Amino acid sequence: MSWTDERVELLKKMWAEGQSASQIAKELGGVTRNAVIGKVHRLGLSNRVGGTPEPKTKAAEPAPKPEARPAAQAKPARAEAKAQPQRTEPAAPQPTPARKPIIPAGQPLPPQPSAGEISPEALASVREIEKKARRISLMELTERTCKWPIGDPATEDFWFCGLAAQPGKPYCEAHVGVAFQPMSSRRDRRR
DNA sequence: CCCTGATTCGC
DNA sequence: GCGAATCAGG
Repeated sequence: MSWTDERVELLKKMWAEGQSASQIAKELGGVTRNAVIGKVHRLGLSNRVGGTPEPKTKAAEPAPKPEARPAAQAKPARAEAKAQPQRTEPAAPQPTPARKPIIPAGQPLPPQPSAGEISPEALASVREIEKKARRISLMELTERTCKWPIGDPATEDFWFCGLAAQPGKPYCEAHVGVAFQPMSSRRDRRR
């Protein structure tokens, strides 16, 4: 496939939205993430808004390439610093230094089990699992990490399970078990 | 191991 | 210009 106008448009759009190269590639189809990254660079929109928060590495370019372009002084200026797109933030009263562009967000997360609704066995197993959870952060979630939330989102005691998720499922095996319980299992154990 | 973007370089 | 291979990092 080639970089038609439309495809480049979508690329720009998604890249601006903060989508990863692989996601963009998947969306476009017919290209790999490498192709996307390559194109992004060629388009000169490599650095995403905000400057270079990442210390990155290799700041120096020891590559001694004294290639003196004799004929015609090409355009040395390329990726000029044009980092001021600045999205018009409606208002950010809250001192939110760390902004989250957009979260891939897959399936909606189920509500945390409000104790008493699920079987004691399941509850017990979840607690067990939570002790083994990788405690990954939001950014570390991928399509194959368990997205089971643990803790209170409003506090620091919040993280995601992060264990290997079942292919096609948003959670690890254990959490899939407690997340998708047939209603038959919530048999009223009233007494 | 999964993933990320960055760079290089033959085509 | 393109993008696979490779690199460097998380």
